[in-house]
Amino acid sequence: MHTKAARILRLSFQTNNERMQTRDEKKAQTRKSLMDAALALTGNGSNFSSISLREVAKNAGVVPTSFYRHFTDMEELGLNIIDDLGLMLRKLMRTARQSEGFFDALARSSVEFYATYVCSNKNYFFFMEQVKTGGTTVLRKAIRKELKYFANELALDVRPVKAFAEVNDADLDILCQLIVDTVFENTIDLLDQVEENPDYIDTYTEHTLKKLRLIWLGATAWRS
Amino acid sequence: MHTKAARILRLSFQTNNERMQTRDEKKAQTRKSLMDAALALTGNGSNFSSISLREVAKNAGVVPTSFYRHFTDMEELGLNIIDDLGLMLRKLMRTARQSEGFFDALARSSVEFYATYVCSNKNYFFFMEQVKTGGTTVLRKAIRKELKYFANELALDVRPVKAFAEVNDADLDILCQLIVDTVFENTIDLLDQVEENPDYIDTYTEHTLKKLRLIWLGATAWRS
DNA sequence: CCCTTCAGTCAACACTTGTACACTAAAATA
DNA sequence: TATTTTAGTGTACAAGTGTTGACTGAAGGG
Repeated sequence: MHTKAARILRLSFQTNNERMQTRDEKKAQTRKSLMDAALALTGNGSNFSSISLREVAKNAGVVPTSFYRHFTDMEELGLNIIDDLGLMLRKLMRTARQSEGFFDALARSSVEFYATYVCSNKNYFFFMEQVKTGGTTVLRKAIRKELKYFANELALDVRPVKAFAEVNDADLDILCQLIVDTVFENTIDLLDQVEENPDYIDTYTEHTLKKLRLIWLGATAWRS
Repeated sequence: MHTKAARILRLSFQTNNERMQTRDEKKAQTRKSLMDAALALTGNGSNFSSISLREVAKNAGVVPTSFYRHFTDMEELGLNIIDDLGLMLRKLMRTARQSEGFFDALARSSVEFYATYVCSNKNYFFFMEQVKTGGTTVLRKAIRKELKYFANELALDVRPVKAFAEVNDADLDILCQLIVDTVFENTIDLLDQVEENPDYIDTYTEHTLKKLRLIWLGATAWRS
């Protein structure tokens, strides 16, 4: 039962089994466990910069020293989470663009979609809000790079709009930065308040929508 | 030399001396040392939620157990810092109002003033930005209460403006919240970047000014 | 003047922390 | 099949953590 054929047979059996995994798969899975553990802890009230390697390892169901097989540092783990976050945001962005571009942001359904998205990925957004102002210099910069990317894409989409013919490129960048900031700014509010009062999602939607429309209104009247 | 007269004499001598202090004064001084130490640490790259009671005590030049004579907790210390911060912000607000109300915010000199103020109170603003999204629930709420107060005062000042006759009270509140958020939002950017590039203060001023004017423009066109 | 009060000290405790090192067992490779 | 590679384990240690309790000495009050 130790021939090559036997091994292949065993593998094909394990496919149906709950636990079939190549070495790399298993490793990737543990790695994800570690990142999820860190996210869960931050989402649970702890600050990322104050949670310990050991805590993360324990929550991932792994011995502390195993941590080093995946990350050298808590900071490196943080950077990897930010990478994932970036992927998430890009996906979110793509979805938003699909229908009719970013202008949908001015539609209630879009902001509602964003709010729902945030609430169903709470840990990631908690992490993001936290690290954006409270992480290491390195982490802070990484987060802001992502947000800047977001703003840049928005600018690309918005540039051809007739209403903004009078707005030069530099000003358009600032405008888009303002929009992105406004959306993300009160996300922590949403996360905090929605825990005790689920209806807050509507309040958030309403308020954010008004702010965006206000900015939009100002932008259409703007002359560079 | 132990008569009452002698004591009074000694006191009067010590008045000229560097170290004359009643018991309460001395206590208040140590208390301030502790708070300053915490602020210095947060301003120096550490996150408030990850600095230890012992670190703070050491930096204040005091033994760890002394900490408890002043605060029960790091969180209580944090709350006291927030109180101070609140005082600072109110003073800042009063100065801003002195000249001609909040509308000066639309003048370059005002934003410049704010930026300078932030830079000369870096530790406080670092603390604030950090705790606003990363502190305990209690601390977060305390900070946001201060910001809300700020926004409310702004609304009071702005209400009588003719251009906003068409904006109802609820919308005006949201508008003011947007303005306050916009000013504070990029403060961490300013703090970070100004360290390596002192000229960034101008960039910040320029950008913030544009955002405020854009919002203003939108507000004047707004119909509730 | 003595006596109380109390901010700050000192020593000690039970933990938690990050990290080094040698180990194991199973997967990958040849 | 025999050999190498390696994710995860277990043990250990020095350093740092929050908090305790008993102590000290000087300021303040009667």
